[in-house]
Amino acid sequence: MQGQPTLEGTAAAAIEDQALREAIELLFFAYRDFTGDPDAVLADRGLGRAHHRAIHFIRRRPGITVAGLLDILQVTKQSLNRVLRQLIEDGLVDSQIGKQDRRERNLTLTPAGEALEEEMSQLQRRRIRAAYGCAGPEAVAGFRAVMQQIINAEDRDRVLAMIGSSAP
Amino acid sequence: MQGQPTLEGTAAAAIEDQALREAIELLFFAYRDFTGDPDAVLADRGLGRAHHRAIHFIRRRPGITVAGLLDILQVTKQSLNRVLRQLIEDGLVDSQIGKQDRRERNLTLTPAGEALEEEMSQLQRRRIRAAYGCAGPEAVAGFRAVMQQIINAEDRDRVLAMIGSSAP
DNA sequence: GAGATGTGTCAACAACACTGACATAATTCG
DNA sequence: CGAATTATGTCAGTGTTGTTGACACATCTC
Repeated sequence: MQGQPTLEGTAAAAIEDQALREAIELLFFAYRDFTGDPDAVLADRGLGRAHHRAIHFIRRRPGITVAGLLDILQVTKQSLNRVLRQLIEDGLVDSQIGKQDRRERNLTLTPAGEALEEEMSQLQRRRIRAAYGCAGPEAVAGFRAVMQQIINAEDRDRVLAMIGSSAP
Repeated sequence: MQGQPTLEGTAAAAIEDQALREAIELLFFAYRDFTGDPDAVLADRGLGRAHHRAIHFIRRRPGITVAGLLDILQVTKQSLNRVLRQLIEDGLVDSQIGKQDRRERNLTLTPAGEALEEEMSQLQRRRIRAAYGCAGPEAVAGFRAVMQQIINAEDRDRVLAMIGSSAP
């Protein structure tokens, strides 16, 4: 379980380095192929990955505010606003004035938006399902544990909270 | 290891769906934070992520040809060429005419390029090392298994071959 | 010598990010 | 109430990174 601390010299360090660089490449290739899935669907509608990201998180957090989405996506409001405007114009996203705080905008998907989200995420879910099924439940647990640790500590809790429930 | 095929109805499907969407978000957040690390280093030099990717793979496959790099990065040669030109001008990458086939260009990092690669990848390796250490060896094995399965089947062998050795 | 291949380059364009500045409406607070 | 703050939207300009299409050049292969 725990490695012997007898080898801490150059040889062990080189082996560890190789393993760490392997992880870097796994992340690169997995993300490259994973994000490649929905591109065809998006291109047909003149949308890009930025739209997909917005649609995904609006679906997962219906009623999320613009500020909340900004916090997740970590882009500027000008950049997000361009995307949202297009999605609203295309009838995929609905923007409602907040009931408690009328300055806020609560974002939800329209039926058309949900249909598009379903179509796109289906490809990604299929990929994950196949990978999960092939690797087995124990591997999935390990995958989740490592991925969670890769995420910034200050964001980890928020991410996990969002993942585990649909309540705000 | 293998799931019982007794539950294939809506409830089980919904649970599975939730788990798969969780994986989608783990990939999004992990990649977002993982790629955020080197950005500060890059910005100081007027370089971007495209330069980082090129530098990374040239480091891992010294002597790689332009075509080989195109195959990995899956961008157009015009796009890659802009990046390579800049890296060569900045004295970070060396381009040598091939010895067997003089049409090819063998790319390597200069000492300055290696230093920059080291500086950037150190941040990413530190992140992975912490995650690996925190999650434990079994989790790491599971992480690797799932990540490999997420990668496109036709690329998987090539990726694994590259990962395991530095020989062409 | 003819054709295929590997590389480099020019031009035009699009997606998506950025900064900075400003406007508007609504909330909060003194 | 009035002032400051907050949430959102928008305009203008810019930069990185990707695309397509066309062409040039050197080199290899047949």
